[in-house]
Amino acid sequence: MPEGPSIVLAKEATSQFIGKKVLSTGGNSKIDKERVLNKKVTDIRSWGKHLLICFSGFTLRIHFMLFGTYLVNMRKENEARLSLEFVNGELNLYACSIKILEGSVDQYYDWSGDVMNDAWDRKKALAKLRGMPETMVCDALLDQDIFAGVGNIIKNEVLYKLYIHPESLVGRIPPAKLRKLVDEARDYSFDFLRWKRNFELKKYWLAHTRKDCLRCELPLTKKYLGKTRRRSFFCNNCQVLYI
DNA sequence: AGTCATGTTGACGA
DNA sequence: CTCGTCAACATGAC
Repeated sequence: MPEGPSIVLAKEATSQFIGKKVLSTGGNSKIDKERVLNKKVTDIRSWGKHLLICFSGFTLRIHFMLFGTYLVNMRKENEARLSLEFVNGELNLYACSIKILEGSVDQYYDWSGDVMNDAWDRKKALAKLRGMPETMVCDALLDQDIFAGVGNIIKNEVLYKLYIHPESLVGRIPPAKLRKLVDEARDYSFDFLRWKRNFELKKYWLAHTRKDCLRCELPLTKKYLGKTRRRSFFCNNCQVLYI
């Protein structure tokens, strides 16, 4: 569920509720549900891994974390975190973190930092990377202040595709390579979106959860790396360690 | 059946 | 104050 492209799909799946009024609410969320009652959804947007259900004057920020899911016009057995009923259907959100953002949503987000957004700015991302030369690239890719929307799968795939060892230091990666990294983080995210839309994402994984390198056929290494201690799959033979 | 994971926050101590 | 570590949350896949 959680990486940026999946949130774009969630945005698409829920767009039918834009302009519709909330007729009733339910669920075990601790937010003030009265707040949205009889209010009209003005927009549904996304930023990185956040799904944003906008109302006049405030926004519901949905973060699905690791296990969160949503259903449109369907329900699960267990109680939803938040249910919103509209005249044309219902939206059920499960196991997610929900927060109300007061005021204009624009004041909370820099849209140019979201790899899926039209406003994505590669130059800003590059500038941020240049300001953290000692950071491991596996951590930098997961930094939502630089690559909002990039998650662990995208991280592993991008590094594998570009032959970059995950423990490489950002400041040691040649400039041309670093530019490619920034662009691939976005490009791969759109590949991810297309594949996920067709329910064939896993088919295209080159490194993530795989046993052997498709290039040299040696076994891939699986290790928990960086400050983030996230699972990394990489080829010790093909991926260059810039250090 | 037990383990693990596409994620993040907050508490706590050094 | 900042850093590292750990627990917490919660569910489906294998």
